[in-house]
Amino acid sequence: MQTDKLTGRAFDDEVYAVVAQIPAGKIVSYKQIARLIGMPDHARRVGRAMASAPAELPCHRVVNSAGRTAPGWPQQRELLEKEGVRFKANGCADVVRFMWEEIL
DNA sequence: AATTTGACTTATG
DNA sequence: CCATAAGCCAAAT
Repeated sequence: MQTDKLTGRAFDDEVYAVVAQIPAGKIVSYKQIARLIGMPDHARRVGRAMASAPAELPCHRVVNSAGRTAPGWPQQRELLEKEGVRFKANGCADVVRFMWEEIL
């Protein structure tokens, strides 16, 4: 293994793999994904990956640390609610109950 | 190549 | 809830 350089396409590819495995009715933060792929400090990179992610990905299950939906995409909330995710009055998902925790 | 920008996070007010 | 600040890193300009 020459390097762990998950840079460029490799990083995004890992991100897509993780997002594809998020169980329905659950949410996960960018930082959490970054952590799962071994790069906890690249939360931003994850977001950028999503911005360019294929529509097949359940990217609607990816929210920020506060359970907030992505900017410019308010419909994300509707999609999550349809999967059983409850939202708080402040417009944030109830991360206390729906944040994904299958981290090994 | 340097600067700006961004689907981030945490903390503070 | 929104604004600002500082930390963080890579892609876009």
